[in-house]
Amino acid sequence: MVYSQIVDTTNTTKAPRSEGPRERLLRAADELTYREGMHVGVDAILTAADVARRSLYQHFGGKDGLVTEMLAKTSERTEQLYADALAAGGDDPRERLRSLFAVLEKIPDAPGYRGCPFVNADLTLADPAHPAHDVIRAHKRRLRALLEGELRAAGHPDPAMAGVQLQLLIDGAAAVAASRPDERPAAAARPLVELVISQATPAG
Amino acid sequence: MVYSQIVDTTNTTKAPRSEGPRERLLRAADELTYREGMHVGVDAILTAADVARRSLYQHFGGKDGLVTEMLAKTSERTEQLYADALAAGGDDPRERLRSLFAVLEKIPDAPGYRGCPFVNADLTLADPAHPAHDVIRAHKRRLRALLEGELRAAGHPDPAMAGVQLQLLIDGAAAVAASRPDERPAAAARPLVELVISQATPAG
DNA sequence: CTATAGATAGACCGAGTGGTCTATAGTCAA
DNA sequence: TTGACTATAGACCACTCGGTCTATCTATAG
Repeated sequence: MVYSQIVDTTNTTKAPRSEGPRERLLRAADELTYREGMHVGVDAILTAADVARRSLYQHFGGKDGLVTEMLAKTSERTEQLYADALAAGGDDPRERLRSLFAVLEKIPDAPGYRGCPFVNADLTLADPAHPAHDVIRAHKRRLRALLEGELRAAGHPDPAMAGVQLQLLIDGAAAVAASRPDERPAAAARPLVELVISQATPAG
Repeated sequence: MVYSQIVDTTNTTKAPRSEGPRERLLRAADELTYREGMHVGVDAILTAADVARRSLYQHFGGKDGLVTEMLAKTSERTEQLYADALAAGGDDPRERLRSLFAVLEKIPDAPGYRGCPFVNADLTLADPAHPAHDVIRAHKRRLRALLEGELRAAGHPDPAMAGVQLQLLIDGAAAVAASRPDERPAAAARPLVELVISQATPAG
């Protein structure tokens, strides 16, 4: 039984025809899978992308290929965002991390926020052999390595564990923010993040 | 496309016939929805429960009713587990919390661990009006209230925020443990948990 | 011009979905 | 025994899903 109408084809913003079918499909898959979940139908994606059914299978081989490649693209964009945020913090690794988390803190406040798209996809895709799982795991590992690198540069005594701690705070805050945003988990996470960062005493 | 065979009706353990159909359905739904995800078919649940189709609709009105009631039961069991773990810690609220987290830490090590069943269900059930969402949110709020109560009793300066912090560490560790257990997030979370607890200075 | 490749439109398919229905068997109280 | 209730077995239905297929259109290269 469906309790609410999820797909509203009326208000669906069609991708500009200037892009090719491939780009339009990736964009539509990104929007729809995040908003409605990974179980949106192929038809809904095709309608939103304003693309012929055949083009999807020509370019991506199927729905799984499309969402996997879409997640890979999202991964690239996300990591670029992180790199930029770190760079904005200057040279001190602790300041770079603070700059990163200042950016991360704002993300859940965006309208339509539904949690980390990678965690959501990972938990939603029931089949453990779905190729997207590898993409997701690789992305999370790169993010952890990024954090670990900064912590090591900052002189943290246990950068590997601290990297997991920061990762865990990010994913935990995202999960809580998605279902109970009124608890303001990002604000609650801040002091813990600061603690982990400040444990990295420079040249200690 | 299915990359791996998920449902293995051969090895499915049938519930003992001593219980009534209602209990068998709840038990089968619990096992299957956690192992295979919330999208297991009604047929698979019926087969595992060894129950007639009609009994499901007689007792629960449909699949949604079944999984909602199953989550409510799981919520009860979980909260009882937490209450027992707290009680095992004695009278000092900080020791009670340490006792609780000692129990929580071991959970991801269990074979077949797939993350928090409530978070998973929350993310998997695409329809935001599904009745299970209310059950899940209520469960998480009770858990947070439980943590907050202990923190308040321990004299924590900001028990509300600290409660969110502990909740966030739990959910974050569960999410990471589900997809990258080798990172041992529970162990990484421990020092942060201890920090939050130790901030509650008795009668400070 | 034609030839080729890419895109569109949409019918179509098999499989699987949740849910309804009829018929039958067992169980326990009056 | 009868009657009411519950459970079982399984056919059946409308619908949705991802995916394939044919036919047509369009744009660009030669």
